Amino acid sequence: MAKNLTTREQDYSKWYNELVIQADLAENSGVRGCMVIKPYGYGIWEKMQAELDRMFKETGHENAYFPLFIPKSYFSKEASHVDGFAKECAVVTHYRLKNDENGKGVIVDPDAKLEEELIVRPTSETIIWDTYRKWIQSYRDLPLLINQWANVVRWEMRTRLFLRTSEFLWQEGHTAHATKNEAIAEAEQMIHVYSDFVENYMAVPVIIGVKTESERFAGAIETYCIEALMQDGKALQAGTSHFLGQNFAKAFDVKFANKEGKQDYVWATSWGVSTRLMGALVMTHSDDNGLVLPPKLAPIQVVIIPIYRGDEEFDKVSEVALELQKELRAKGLRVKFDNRDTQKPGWKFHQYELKGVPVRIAVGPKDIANGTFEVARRDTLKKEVMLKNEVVDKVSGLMDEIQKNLFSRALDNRTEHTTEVSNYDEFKQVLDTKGGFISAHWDGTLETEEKIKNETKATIRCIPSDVEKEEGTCMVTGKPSRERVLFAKAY
RNA sequence: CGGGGUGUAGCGUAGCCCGGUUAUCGCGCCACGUUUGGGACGUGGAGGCCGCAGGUUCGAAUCCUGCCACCCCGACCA
Repeated sequence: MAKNLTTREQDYSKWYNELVIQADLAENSGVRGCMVIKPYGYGIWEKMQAELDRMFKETGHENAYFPLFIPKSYFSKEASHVDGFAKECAVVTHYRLKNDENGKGVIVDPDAKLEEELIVRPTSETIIWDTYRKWIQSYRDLPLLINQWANVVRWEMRTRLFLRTSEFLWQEGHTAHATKNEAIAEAEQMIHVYSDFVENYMAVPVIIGVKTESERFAGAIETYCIEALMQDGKALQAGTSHFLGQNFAKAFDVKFANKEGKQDYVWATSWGVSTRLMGALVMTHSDDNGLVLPPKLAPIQVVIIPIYRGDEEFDKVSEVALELQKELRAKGLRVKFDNRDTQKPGWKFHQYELKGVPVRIAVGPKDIANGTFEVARRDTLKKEVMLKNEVVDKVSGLMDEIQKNLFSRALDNRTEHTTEVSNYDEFKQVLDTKGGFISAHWDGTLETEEKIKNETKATIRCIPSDVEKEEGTCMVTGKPSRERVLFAKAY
């Protein structure tokens, strides 16, 4: 374990890479662009999964599982979909290896070429809609509300742990509806489920909005998104929910008999969040001492560290610590008593700080004599001595307090780094000096959006949904604008 | 995929230009002892296909070719 973490000030990107590795979340593997998610990192992901899964089920969805492989022909059925993903697909062409005749190792058996190549799914719309054709005949079969937890592969040029990996874990919801309005309502509902989760569990504030045409999902009519702002002033797309219209139903011929007895194509949505959320979590809250985790997602919420000399003291301290652990667990907290004799207290303090455990409690002979505990919170790094009879209530109260503090700290950062500008010069200046979200007027054309992107690298992150519309003139062309949109440099 | 860089013990590194005894140092690891309220110290010890595969040579970590991976900059990124 390296002792020093690069600071955010020195090199934000390096800080992130080092932190993910040092906090034991994940590491690079021998496979290009693919990561190994380590137990601690996976533990956080499991917490995320559990909450999201619960929320999906509460909104009427069921889980299912579809194949990893998609026949190539399925892919070509929806034209814009193939445009969006073709360049980053891994393709299976053979099904057998054999021993190399002139030497060592194995080679691909040229005789084992597949009749039709299989695509490793970059997303599952095609295979799912091909299946839905068989499941849907009548309006009585609708709505069909399915989610799957899966891995997908997108052959990215440049990868970064969690933020962009060739293989990643995610969930993808795929729903089918009888009417357009119902499908739109579903897509909107799910983006709100995402924002609820990201804000209330991850403590990461997000802006809800819709994507511009150029940023839209391949095959979607409308893409709803949540955008978060990282500490370095760059935006991160945290989740998307798509209204797909009848595009996939038409491509895969999924029709149903409506109440009037007429055949109609079904209306679709799809929505997803991925292990990228782990990156958002790390980059939003963590500091130069390491990870900072929101209590609701921390695998360990409270760690108890014993301080002692000799076996006799250890036994006494252990007794008190175990009692405290029991009481805290009775309050529903995830508590670890780290009674390892192989590491010293100071080492443990640093270790759990690096891993972002929200609350640390130290207990030693002095505490036993005084009837106290030393309680340190990770978010503020402040220590407080608490009396034995108050510690359980106070610590469980801290969970809520830390959760709220992390959110408000992140929200303050976003507020500070959100700027309204009135002209293009100001826009460029803010982008260069301050970064963050920039709210500006845009004429709604692809050309202007493209020009801004080429000249500044900033993209339109979204057209925010929950704000009052304000008319104005485009900062670039001076043409009329119906509303402000949100620009930023993005991950 | 283009430009640049890197790959030597679990991690970080010296050596490479200019080939030649047993590959350097620190952290970590193991044993024993002393320690334990913010990353302990001493003594002893283990650990190496020098990224992989070929080639040149009496001899390769070092020179040449190919490949793989990682980092930085670009392009790409629903």
